[in-house]
Amino acid sequence: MALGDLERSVMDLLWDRPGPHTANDVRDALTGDLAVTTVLTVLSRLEKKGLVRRDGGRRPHRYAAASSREEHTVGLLNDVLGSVPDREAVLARFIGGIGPDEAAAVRRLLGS
Amino acid sequence: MALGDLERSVMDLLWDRPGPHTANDVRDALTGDLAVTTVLTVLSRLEKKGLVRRDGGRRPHRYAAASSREEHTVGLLNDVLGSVPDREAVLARFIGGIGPDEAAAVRRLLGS
DNA sequence: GCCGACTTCTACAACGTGTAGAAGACAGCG
DNA sequence: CGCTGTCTTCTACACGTTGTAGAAGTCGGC
Repeated sequence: MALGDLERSVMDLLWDRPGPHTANDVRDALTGDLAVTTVLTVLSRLEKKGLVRRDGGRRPHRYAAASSREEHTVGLLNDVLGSVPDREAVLARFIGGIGPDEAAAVRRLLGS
Repeated sequence: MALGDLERSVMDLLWDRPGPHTANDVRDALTGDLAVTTVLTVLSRLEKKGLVRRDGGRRPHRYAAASSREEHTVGLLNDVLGSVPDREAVLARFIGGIGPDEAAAVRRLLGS
């Protein structure tokens, strides 16, 4: 499920500053002048998508990202790769297109 | 720009059987019973998105994928990776999650 | 010049997203 | 114990994208 612009801004915020935030925190941190209800709607939708977890214990509810930006992004990568019949063919072309430093990094990671 | 289900089916078709196709070809090859105009609308939209090229020379216009499935998918991968501040962190986690055979393939590609 | 095939135009419903008001719930103060 | 202000939920709507296709226009061959 793809994210809209505002949804992405909110996720970026939650990822950049971890730790639970109230809806008001989020609204204040966002550029632009949004209503709190707007932010709450977006947070609810993100929660339904499983990207955000809500602590509804004490009264100003707290929201936090459900998984790290890296985990989420890897999920997206695998979604993309899952849509093709030949993952390796795509990986081949991808690897062929990355810069030398990144290639070195990948080699190091495969490393041992 | 994300593709809908029908758009994806059409692209899969064009990728699986290369060579130009008429709208009727495409409709016949698709499962389900669609109107030709439906297929034409989708092909037009895909053309506007740059995914399909049309040869309007002779009268039954011919349609073909503008780029290979691999190229297109690599583009998607880079879009995803372009949305995060630290590509390498994501690559690290991605590499960490792939199976041994795929790891071997990647190593081979990075090759000696 | 007419007919049938092919294309373009126009349309609309469903869904996702951005945006927010209105109404409801709840805690603390007086 | 009720009021008030804050916080949440409900409801709503506009706009863009996608699936779907009829109606109208165009063009080549007979």
